[in-house]
Amino acid sequence: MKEKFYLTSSIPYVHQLPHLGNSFELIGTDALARYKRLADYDVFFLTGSDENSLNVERKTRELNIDPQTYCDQIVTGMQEIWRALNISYDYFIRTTYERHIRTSQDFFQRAYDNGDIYKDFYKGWYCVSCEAFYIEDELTEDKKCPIHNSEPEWVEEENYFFRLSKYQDKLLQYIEKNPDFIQPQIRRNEMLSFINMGLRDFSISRASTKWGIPTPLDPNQRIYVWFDALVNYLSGIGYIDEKEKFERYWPADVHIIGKDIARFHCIYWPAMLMSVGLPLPKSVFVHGWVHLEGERMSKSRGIYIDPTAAVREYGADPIRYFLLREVPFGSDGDFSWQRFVARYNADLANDLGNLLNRTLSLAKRNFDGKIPKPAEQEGEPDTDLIELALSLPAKVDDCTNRLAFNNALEAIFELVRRGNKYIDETAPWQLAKEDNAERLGTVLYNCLETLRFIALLISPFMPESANEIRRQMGLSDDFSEKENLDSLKTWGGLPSGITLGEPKPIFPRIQVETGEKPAPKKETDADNFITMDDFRKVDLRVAEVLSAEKIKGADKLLRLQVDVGHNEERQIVAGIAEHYEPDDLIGKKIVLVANLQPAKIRGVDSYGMLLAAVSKNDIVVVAPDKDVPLGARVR
RNA sequence: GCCGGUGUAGCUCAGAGGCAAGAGCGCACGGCUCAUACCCGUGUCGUCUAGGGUUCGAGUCCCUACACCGGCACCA
Repeated sequence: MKEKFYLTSSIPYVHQLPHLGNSFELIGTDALARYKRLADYDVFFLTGSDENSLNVERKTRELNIDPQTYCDQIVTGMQEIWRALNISYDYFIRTTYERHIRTSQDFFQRAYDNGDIYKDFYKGWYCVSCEAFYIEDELTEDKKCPIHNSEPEWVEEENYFFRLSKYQDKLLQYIEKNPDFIQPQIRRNEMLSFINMGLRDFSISRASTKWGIPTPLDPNQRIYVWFDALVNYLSGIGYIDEKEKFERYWPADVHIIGKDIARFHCIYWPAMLMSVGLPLPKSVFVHGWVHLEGERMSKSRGIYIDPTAAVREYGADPIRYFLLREVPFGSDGDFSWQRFVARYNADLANDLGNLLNRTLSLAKRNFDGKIPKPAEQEGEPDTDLIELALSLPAKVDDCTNRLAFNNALEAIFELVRRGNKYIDETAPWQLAKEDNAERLGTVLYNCLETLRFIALLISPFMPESANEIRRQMGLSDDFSEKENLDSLKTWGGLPSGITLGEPKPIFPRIQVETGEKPAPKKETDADNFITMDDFRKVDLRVAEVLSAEKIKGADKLLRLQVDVGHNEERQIVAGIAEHYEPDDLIGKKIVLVANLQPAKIRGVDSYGMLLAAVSKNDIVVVAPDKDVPLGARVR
């Protein structure tokens, strides 16, 4: 029976759709999951959504929509993003699923039965954004949340508390005895010092909300969102309703999380598990942030990359490759479009793409479009290449198991470069001229076999490209089942005689004009901000329509004569003919952009434009609310 | 303020005491022409942040300083 491997990403809040920074976690987790499948593990990759937050209740009350409907929408969007990025999770757990609710309640009950949950009267400051309580001392001078600088709320209610303090020593011992439990080291140190400062019991229920999971002891109390969120790692593998599956997969081999939630996963969660008597996850891996051009990604500030847009522009694999190759998974990294293009062109287009392309074109031309049969290997170029290829899987295995994806990819691309060098050394085009078919066959076979190695090894990181390489080589693209890492133990696994596919550049070079930004067009808020000065540049004036007529040969255009006051008349062209009859406009007061650069539209001069509200299927001319003198400034 | 990390070629980074300091990108020159103006080769550039110390020998260990980053605390 296969060895199991259970890995999880965190489950993002449903507050907003993930940006590319958030996606880093799923991309890394996915790479590990795919690698483990390739290594013939029985993998279970869990992700999901965290929905029981107080914020959901607030937000949906404001928007006047049903919380569940709201969550459904966000979750759908989230799953679309994961699909675009090719995230191969095995199950998506939502914390509003019944199985999760029951699991959380069961968990709560067990902890209670073990004496680790007690009721106490709670008075304190609560920050909704943090979902956390603060003691007086922790607030800022003017009584604001130290993180969000927002007004916390005074909450006074009876809550259930979890005896975290009881586990302080046990936790400390555990982390000390298991040096790899928290990775990387820096996070481990942080957690240790946090524990050493002393752990306090924490409140795990709320009385003030109707959204969320009722505690089993008192239905008026809802389980604190963090307490139930962590339980997803159990409910997602059937703790309550698929015992066998749960037994098989628990404990998790690794929880992959962001550094902002390290404390919950490295301290609270292990203590909770100790309380109910379940084994602890084997490790928690804390990854860093991906910044954008040096700035922290933030949707609210408009500094982010929309994963879907990025994928649409460049494909999922180049994005995945860049992040995994450029950013050590445990550290913070930076996404820069300039460096993205540099990496893409150098590694993917020039090295890998071109290696495939030139190999195929040589092979196709010379061997009737089929994979040639190799003869004896000859001399250094051959043995050198083969040795490197055969040594690669172990290196990749080591790096990937340590989640050092950047090093794994670096090693793989050494082979890519070696492949290109091999072609130059052996000069197959010369061999063709010399009619040395035997040697030529061997050389090209070696190139193709190298590509088979590469395709298999990059498949966890760039699944689509791996498939495409194999398709072009005439191999089945569905190889993960039949062909795994074992097929890289010896040279020559590639069968001869297969008809090669059509060579086509898999990574077309990205041409960047000087000064042009390669970033995909995005509609961020930041892009929409203009300064007051920007706005003042626009000269808006009230004008009156004197005459209007359709422009011949144009469905949408009207020619208008307008009176802009101060004895000035102008001709403008407006694209509203589909929604207004010319006669209806005459005498109407409108708002005119008076200093717009003149233009010739359908041969008609236009000296300004009128303002109109544009919706999906209507255009409505903007008019002053009351009568004003012509030429009045609008601002 | 406390704890931790980082500081190596123009850029991104590898180098956990020992042959004359490396890779990729960039740049220059040369080669090739199968290929996505690509590939291959050669070369270019470093007071390894600064100062002190340990050692036969230090990017590599210790101390101090500076800069940047992170965690925690505190002040506002």
